[in-house]
Amino acid sequence: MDKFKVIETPNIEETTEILRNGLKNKAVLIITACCRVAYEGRAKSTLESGDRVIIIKPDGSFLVHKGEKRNPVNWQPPGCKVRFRTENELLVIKSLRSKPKEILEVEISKTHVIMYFILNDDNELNLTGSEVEMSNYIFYENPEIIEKGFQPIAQEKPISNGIIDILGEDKNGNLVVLELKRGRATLDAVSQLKRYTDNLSKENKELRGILVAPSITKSAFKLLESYGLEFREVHPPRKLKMDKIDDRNFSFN
Amino acid sequence: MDKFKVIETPNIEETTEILRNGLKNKAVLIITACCRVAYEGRAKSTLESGDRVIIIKPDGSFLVHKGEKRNPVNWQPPGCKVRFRTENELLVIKSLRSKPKEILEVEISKTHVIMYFILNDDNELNLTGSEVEMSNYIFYENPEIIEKGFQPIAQEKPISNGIIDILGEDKNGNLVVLELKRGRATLDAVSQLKRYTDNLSKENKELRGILVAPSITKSAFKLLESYGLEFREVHPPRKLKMDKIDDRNFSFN
DNA sequence: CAGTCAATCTCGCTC
DNA sequence: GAGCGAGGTTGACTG
Repeated sequence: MDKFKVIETPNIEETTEILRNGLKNKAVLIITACCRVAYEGRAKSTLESGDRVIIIKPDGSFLVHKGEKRNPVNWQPPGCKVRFRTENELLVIKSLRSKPKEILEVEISKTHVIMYFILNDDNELNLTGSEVEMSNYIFYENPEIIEKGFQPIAQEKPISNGIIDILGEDKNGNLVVLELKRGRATLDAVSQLKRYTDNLSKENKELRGILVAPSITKSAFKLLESYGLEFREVHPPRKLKMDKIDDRNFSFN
Repeated sequence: MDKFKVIETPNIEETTEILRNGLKNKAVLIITACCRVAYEGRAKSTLESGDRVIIIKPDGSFLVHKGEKRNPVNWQPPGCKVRFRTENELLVIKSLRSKPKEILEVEISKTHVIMYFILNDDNELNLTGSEVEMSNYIFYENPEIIEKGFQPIAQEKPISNGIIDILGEDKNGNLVVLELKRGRATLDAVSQLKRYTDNLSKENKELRGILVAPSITKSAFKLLESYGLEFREVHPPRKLKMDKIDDRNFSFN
């Protein structure tokens, strides 16, 4: 089995052969074609004829990309099943999802290029600057970045209303709820914090809520103040050292 | 200029030639290659060597896909600029974003296939079953699906706290705030509605808030009740007629 | 499974 | 450009 195979302007037999082999051998299939697309499931959509890029991954992910935007115009998430058939000179590819029941149908009138590609990829993304890193930093490394005397008690603490990012005590022994955001905090974040403090304030009279983020929108800050809640500016940490691309362990296949 | 061009196992000159021509002619570029990826911007990430599918769209969108998942492992949104250079036998492609300042760098050690493809696509997605359709249906066509005597006043009404989906009056002349969700309503939706009713209740003593959705989670419903708010089951309408999907063989193992 | 929430969310719209 | 909220959100994680 070749690592990849490409056919330009294939006929319908060549196309189905690549499709079959690609699916069987857990390859990524890439098709550039003129097609129509129909979707029905949680919502419903049609997309009339045009050139698009179609990608079918071995995990069942199915993408239909237009020539713009980051997101696919239609898609199916991992776990879906692929079926295809030919109808005269049309190739119809379906992707089926069971729960929720969803179907994506791509009707290809002209295939420009079809290829499969067997990926060899052992490495996973290493990302820093997320909210969970921010949370760990505050909880384990530097609680007093919140304020002098702040002592964390619990992280990701479930209450009936949701999950509190960090629960702690201030230097006076008052309960403090922290809601963290890795980016600029919005009205949503304020509502979220209010939901948690409302819940806990039934049993704790002296309760503080602090929204912890690198910045906050003006209206969110006003709402926060009107609720008697606080804001603390904290930036998500960057644990990854990456001043330059490191080319050790560089492997050629 | 050809509509598309494909080269298998290109050398570095052929690769850069395709890249240059593809970018110049507003084609979609598709590269299957062994590469390393580094990102820095709002967050920071590295991804060590492995086979991936790289897509560069003429609007500046940049995708790096692994062989799994619906979403790219690394990406750049529309509007970014592409730069590339060769370094010994390496091809380094960068995608630059100015605000926020972000950079994505892909270092290709082995290109399996590179192609460009000039898309001819005049059609846009036609989607039904969204929240805005639900809103229009309630506002213009059938307000009494909420309850007998409900009269809508405003749609997408901005207040200091956010934007109310639908504002109306019940048969007794009480102000009613509707918050719509096209899918199952969660705690977030309840908080959102509460935020709006809190705001308006300063001036209106008789104020009702109704969460309108096809369903609601148990805890969201409890929270809703504790706030004295209401739930009304409404499903998003489907305006699109689409008999085109053929769901023969819509079977799952 | 359902629920909850983050995301380099993206995307569209409004001010 | 900032802010706000929807999305066929997806994805990860927990009970």
